[in-house]
Amino acid sequence: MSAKTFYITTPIYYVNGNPHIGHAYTTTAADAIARYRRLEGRSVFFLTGTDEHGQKVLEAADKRGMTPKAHCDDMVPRWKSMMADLQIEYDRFLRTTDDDHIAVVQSVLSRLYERGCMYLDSYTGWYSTAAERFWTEKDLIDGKCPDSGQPVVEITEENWFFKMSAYGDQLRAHILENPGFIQPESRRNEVLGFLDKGLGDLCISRPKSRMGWGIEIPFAKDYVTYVWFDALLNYLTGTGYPVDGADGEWQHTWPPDFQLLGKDILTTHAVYWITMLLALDVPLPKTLFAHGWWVSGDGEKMSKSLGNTIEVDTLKSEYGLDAVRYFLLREIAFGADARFTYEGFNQRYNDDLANDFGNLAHRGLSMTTNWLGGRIPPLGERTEAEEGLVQAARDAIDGLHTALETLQYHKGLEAVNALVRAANGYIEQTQPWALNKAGNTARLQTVKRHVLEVCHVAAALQLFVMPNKCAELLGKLGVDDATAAFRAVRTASDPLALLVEGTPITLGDPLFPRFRELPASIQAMFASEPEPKKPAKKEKKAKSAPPPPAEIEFTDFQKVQLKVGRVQSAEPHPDADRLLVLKVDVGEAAPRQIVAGIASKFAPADVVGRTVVVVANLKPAMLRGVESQGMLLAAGGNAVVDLVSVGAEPGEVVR
RNA sequence: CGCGGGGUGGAGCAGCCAGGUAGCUCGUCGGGCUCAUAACCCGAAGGUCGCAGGUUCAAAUCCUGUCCCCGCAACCA
Repeated sequence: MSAKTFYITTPIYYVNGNPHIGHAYTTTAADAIARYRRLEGRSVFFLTGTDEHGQKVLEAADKRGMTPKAHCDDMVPRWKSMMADLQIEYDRFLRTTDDDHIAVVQSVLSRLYERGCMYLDSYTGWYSTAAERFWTEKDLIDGKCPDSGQPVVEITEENWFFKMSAYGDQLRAHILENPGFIQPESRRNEVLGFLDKGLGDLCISRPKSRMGWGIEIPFAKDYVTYVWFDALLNYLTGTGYPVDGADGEWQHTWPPDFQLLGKDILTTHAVYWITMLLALDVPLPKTLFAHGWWVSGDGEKMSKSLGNTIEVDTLKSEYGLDAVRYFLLREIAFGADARFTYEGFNQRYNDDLANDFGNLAHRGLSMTTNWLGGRIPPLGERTEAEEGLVQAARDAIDGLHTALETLQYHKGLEAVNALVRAANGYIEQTQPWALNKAGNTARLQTVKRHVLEVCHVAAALQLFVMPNKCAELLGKLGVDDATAAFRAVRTASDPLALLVEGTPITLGDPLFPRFRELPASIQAMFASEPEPKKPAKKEKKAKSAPPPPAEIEFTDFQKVQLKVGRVQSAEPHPDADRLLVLKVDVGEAAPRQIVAGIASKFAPADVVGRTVVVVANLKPAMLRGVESQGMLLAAGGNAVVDLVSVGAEPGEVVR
């Protein structure tokens, strides 16, 4: 049978912001496996793209004073250039504003409508434009949107619903019968848990009157379709899925072998998307793989406001793209979260690439050049040492292959590195320098040949991650066709007998120059931070300072009325762990009731009697049901460190 | 009892589902080598596998309880 095209997808990326490390990571992972399958000779279809409809895109466009489409047209090149920078070789970059996609979405909507999967229902709820969703009464905090804190409005409107609930049992059965369907396993359990709570129907329409930026629903022209319903179908559009859904060419590609997702969009894919496919009666993807995130060195989530983002461009310009790709896939257990530090990056680079792989290549090439005339030497007779090395090579080839079956990049690369280590050990064991001195040329040739063969194998195997450096190394070994080299390595019964005797080799510079310390440009990123010691291993990751807030006028500051107060009493908030309810004497007739988020640091008894500084003219607010008539000044960013105390009497003005 | 993840030598992890001498990478210490990018190789030290019970011939692994940490959610006015 003719092999089905290997089909892998990334999520399509929402264009309300710029690309960041998370996008780079997912896309690189997809690219790597796509390259691996191509190297194997499989036909591959790798789909990525952008998700361009919906409220948030509309808002982002409004903010820039552009039409949504113009905004998207402006954003797309940024994503494409991010991918170009990472040497992502996708087969299609799909935009949800592409004509063929719109046609597919509309045809799917119509078909599901005709099949009776859609119904109209009236719905009343509290709508938050900021969060672009409805909330129930009890969701609301203080009468406002719990997500954004923005006001909500009560809206009654008719909307179209997809009968998602009808497919809950079928979905659950499929997940139970196919253990590998959702990976990693913890995510699978999460989805099963979600299904246990019962599956509702999915609202798939938005009235144009409220939000018009989307794909029009063919049977309800006053509506556009919900952005997720639109976006998920891109995976189908990408295959060339015809509007009538008829059998055809697209089925050579469909279903996806892997769909990569971030763990944040697990439900939309594992539930919405899969039930949509069930309703359409289209075969399901083989595997949904939810990967983890990079988090900063101190365990905090990456975000721009925290100033702890990973600067891919900087890493790339210092270490080279291949090293960045290698790190992304090697350092993290695919599926889990991992911490990122620049020190960690530097160490991984030095250990694996400079000291092990790069150094092995250099010492092999160097000795061959200096002692054997710079040509691939004959294989000669093998001893136990060479047989052991051959076995190590086979283990690496198999280990990589097996690991990649389940996208365990880190294990696969580790398997290759084990071979590199084995070869370094082999050199110690055979002592080619001694052979050279003793004039034992035959044995020396055999040893060097095997070292170079290992370099050949390691380079070929890692082409899918480090296409440039590995091709460069192969070139130094006199091998021009990298793809052919990979296939030879993959299929040879003897993977250490593939180089061509007599071929000239090139020494050149080391592949991965070692960094004794962090590059200056990276150190400079932390220059604002006092550095008590060298940026050695364990130092708490320094955060680059967040951008300073905009300057304010003195008159702005004058608006803030600060007063000295004394805490008269304090008790835990009845309904909140982290809040204390204080009575504070600020020299007024009655003490102020102030709710403060300091319970994580202070017990009520700790603060009674303390002098504090109070923002006296802050508008009162309800905090978890208790009114707060002011605010205490405290030191500390995310976590409270201490309260501000002064030696003055209550009621004294602070300025 | 909001949901979820986790506590294994100095650091980061594997092992747990299918109980049977605690493994890997880095770091540390000692040694070796000198071809190589002050790289490489060998060896050693270092762990009551959070704690307490239970099951078992045998528990990091299974069961119960408990403490702690981290995400998410929420409650930093």
